[in-house]
Amino acid sequence: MKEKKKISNSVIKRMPRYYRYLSTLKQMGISRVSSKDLSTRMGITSSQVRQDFFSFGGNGLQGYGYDVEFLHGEIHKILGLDNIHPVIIIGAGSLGHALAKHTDFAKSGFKVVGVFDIKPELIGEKINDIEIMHLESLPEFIQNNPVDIAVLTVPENYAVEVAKMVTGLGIKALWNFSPVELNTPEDIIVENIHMIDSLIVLGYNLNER
Amino acid sequence: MKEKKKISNSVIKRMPRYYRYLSTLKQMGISRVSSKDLSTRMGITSSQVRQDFFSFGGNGLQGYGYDVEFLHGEIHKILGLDNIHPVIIIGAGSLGHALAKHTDFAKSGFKVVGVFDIKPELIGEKINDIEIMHLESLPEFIQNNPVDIAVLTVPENYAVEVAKMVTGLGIKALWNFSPVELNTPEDIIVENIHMIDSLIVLGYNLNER
DNA sequence: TAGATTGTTAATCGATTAACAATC
DNA sequence: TAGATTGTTAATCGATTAACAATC
Repeated sequence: MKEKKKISNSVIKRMPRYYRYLSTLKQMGISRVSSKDLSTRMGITSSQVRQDFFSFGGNGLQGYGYDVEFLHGEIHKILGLDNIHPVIIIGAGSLGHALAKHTDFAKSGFKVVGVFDIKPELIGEKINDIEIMHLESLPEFIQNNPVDIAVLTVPENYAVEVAKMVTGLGIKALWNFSPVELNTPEDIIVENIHMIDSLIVLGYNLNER
Repeated sequence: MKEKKKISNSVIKRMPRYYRYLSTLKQMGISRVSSKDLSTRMGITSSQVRQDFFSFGGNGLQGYGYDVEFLHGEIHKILGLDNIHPVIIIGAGSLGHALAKHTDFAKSGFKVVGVFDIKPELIGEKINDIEIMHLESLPEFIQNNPVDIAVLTVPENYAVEVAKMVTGLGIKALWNFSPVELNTPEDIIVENIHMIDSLIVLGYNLNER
């Protein structure tokens, strides 16, 4: 993958949004779109749209715009949405349950293959055909099943410890829902969903209004 | 609130993280901290920490560092964490349930006062003493109860419509969990938790590794 | 005092926006 | 053709980092 020119992180972070909107257009049977159009719907400038697409060769046509189908396909490729990533969820509380039930992730290639917890009363329960297993059986599970991503929906005071455990077992990517900094080694990829942070910023903006 | 000098958005977004870490330090009985210290734990530069604190008067002491208690208090004030924000949740699916059950939000001043859905079988059910009400009763509810923030955990195809409805009822802030752009009027404050976007970026980084 | 560490300015870097020639 | 809209460079803006005098 290294030979590709690097797309900047800020652009990558906008990609899923572009992708979502292009999916809608595709569904509506719309075949072309201008940077102007995209920009107003997404609340950014058309300059930025063009700059973004230019960074990976969006193949626009002067006087015409961009081909929805092509652009959609390009972003699909860039984001690697064809890849299937086996995912485990650690922590089968209500949030863990909600994520396990959420079938939409599978549409983007993220397939939940296991749910783990330590509470005896949860073990054996099934969520969407996936059995909740004891965290102790995780090492064995990983030996028999490839796992790309661990979702951390454990209580905050366990998060660091569990992160250490799963990265120790070879998992390279964490999707962390606990409101803590994981401080993982460099080669571990982490994405945080710090819900409370987002809510606090919302509250701040509301206060400042 | 306008007389205060504006703190940049990027700084504000880092605030909850600072705050969390300072809370930990406080709990551990640590009374001072240097920008160096904070920076290594948070994976940023010490220059940035100083710059950030300088922007709101962190009151550091040369040769000493920052007073944990003071800094904690300042950020608490800036973020307005003393304010109580009444919150309603719209959409009592598994995610709505999970958020309603999550008592930690209350610790930061966000108090869930109502949960709404349209599914008959859910109406009347209680989550943490909060009864699920029919969405039709929302207008009446809002007349009798102040509501600052609406959490949108409705299915994606309802999100825009529901957003329109609640902002029409006077709610000024939306915490949106649906993977759509809401395109709300200027004066409506929106924070998105686009989970799938985050997961896709995680997948991208994993592919690029 | 000497060492540590901030406050604060300046330099750098990167991202966004503007502009317009190219061209469909 | 004339109008639209991109590709692409340049300008601007803002955020991050570096530097170091001030000072505890």
